[in-house]
Amino acid sequence: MELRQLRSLVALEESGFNVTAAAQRLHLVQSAVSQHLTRLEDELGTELFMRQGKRLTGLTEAGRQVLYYARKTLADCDNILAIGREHVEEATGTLRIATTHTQAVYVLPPLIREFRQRYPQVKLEIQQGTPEQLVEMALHDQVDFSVCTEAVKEIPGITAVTCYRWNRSLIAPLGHPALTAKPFSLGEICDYPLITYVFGFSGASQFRNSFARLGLEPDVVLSAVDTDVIKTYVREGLGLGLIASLAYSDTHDADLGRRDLSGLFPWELTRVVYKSDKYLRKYEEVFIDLLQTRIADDGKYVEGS
Amino acid sequence: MELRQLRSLVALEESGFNVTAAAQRLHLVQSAVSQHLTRLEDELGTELFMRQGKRLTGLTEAGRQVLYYARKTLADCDNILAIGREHVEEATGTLRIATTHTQAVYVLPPLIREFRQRYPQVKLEIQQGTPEQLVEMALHDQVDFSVCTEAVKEIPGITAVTCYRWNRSLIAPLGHPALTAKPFSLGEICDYPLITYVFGFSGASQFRNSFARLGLEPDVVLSAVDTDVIKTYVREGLGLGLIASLAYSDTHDADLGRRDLSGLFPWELTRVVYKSDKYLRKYEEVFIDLLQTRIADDGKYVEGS
DNA sequence: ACTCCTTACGGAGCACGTAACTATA
DNA sequence: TATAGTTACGTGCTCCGTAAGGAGT
Repeated sequence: MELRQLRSLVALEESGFNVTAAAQRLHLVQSAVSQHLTRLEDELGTELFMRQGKRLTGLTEAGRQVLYYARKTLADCDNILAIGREHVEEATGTLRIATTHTQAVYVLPPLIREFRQRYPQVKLEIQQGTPEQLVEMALHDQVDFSVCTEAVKEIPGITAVTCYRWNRSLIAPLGHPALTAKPFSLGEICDYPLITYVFGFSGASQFRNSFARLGLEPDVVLSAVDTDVIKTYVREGLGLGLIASLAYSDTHDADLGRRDLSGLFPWELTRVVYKSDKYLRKYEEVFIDLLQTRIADDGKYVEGS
Repeated sequence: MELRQLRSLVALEESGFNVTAAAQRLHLVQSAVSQHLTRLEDELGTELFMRQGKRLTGLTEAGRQVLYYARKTLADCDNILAIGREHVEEATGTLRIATTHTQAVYVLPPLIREFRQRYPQVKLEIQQGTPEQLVEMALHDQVDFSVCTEAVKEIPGITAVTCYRWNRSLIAPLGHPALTAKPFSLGEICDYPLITYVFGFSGASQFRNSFARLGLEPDVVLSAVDTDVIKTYVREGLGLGLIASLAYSDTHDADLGRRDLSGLFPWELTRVVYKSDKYLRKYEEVFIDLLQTRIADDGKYVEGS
């Protein structure tokens, strides 16, 4: 059995069982990939693919099982190559992160500044996606790790390390009564039209639960995936904004008042997730360490020790 | 990077860094293995081996890391081949089990009889070892799984499934007062010289703890790894035997009396352990299922449903 | 007619074995 | 001197690419 054959198998599946496309992905000609696949089938002695005539249409049960282990095998080979790179030049490479818009814009910048000072030779790639996509990207080796705000279920094969916690703030145009009214509780919030994150983003499910537990139903007139959209419509006067505190900027959002609501909602946890069997390069560990040590409860950057 | 190179790396380590021996293990000549290793080093761009002149003496840090992932890679390749075999001929192959003497002699026979009826084409290999060795054998792919009586610590990468529980009995020559005396407790047991398992075997640590918790110190005059040795010396009149109940045979041990002690000691758990990422063939699952369903609390075989 | 996969064939490269050389104990 | 590892070199295999042949849509 050869690694090439496994690579062709994986590429085939990722190309929708189009051998030609798989070959292109691998920078080979079709016939080469075709040979890999038939050789693999021959060697295992069993059909891996469903066929309609000559066309491949999907995997058999055996094929699915083999694919699973083929992915694992190739991932470990990648890990070995990463070890090589790590020991050749510890401080060069590419760091690929996936996260949500809000994290990318409001949390990562100072961390990345510090990281780049320490590792000027490491290139950075920041992908964005929904919380579900973030986990998928980490699982499929499209990124080195993902920074997830939504609580990640325990997924086998995925390691999740908690980095920092955060809570919510209310934002409104300056002078809005909700900014100063006392007492203030979830009940009062429901008196106003609200703008917050769409379901699935930034702990929106915990958010809903907080109200539901008290039998309240918030009047969310608009929801968005990223904080900038929320702010925009708060400025328009469409309603109160409920955002992650860390997404409020003293300088850029001076025209908006902010009221901390940490007492009203449970704390949310931001986690870094990556495949459990992934080899972590030094600079990857350093970046995760920054995520764990540099973010205060209010989302502010804390100078390094 | 090629699988051959990884195989050579693993073989080298398992041969005590003797390239010649590694080559023999792989049915290759030295020079081939030598090339694999240098190629691997070249490709990774870093030294994997400690050297004294030309001789290899050990691994560098990078080498250790690479070895770890090389083992994983090769294990997954083996899994792929196993999937092939499974789908070619579901009912043929080899089942390699490791366990202790007592399990092999007193528990497995009826299971193996039933298993062989169902899978007459599957060859069986039973290895023996100390509880520590059993886990090692499963980890190093020397066996498909191990049947462990000693409580297995949670080891990452190892899956342990509980199969059955067992407890202890006292054995003594017929007519011995300890067989019938009432009341009977750990205290009374300490009045007699005892013969039982050596530390590390068959829950010996729990055994010690049971006494220690009451401030008692049993007078163990002889300890052995397997039950047959214990029985032999009980027959000699050297002392009372404390054995796993499942190791007492009504037919062969009719000259010895038995007294159940389940009330005096905690129940021990017998577990099957195997590498978490191991692909389980159908007949392997069947065997584990037999272990889980066919053994009663007294160690007797329960007819299939 | 077009796309897609397989099979046949040829060349280039490489992996393994033999063997000579070098270094360690 | 015996043992162990590296390097050099030749052979045979195999892997990839070109190209022709079926098979499906």
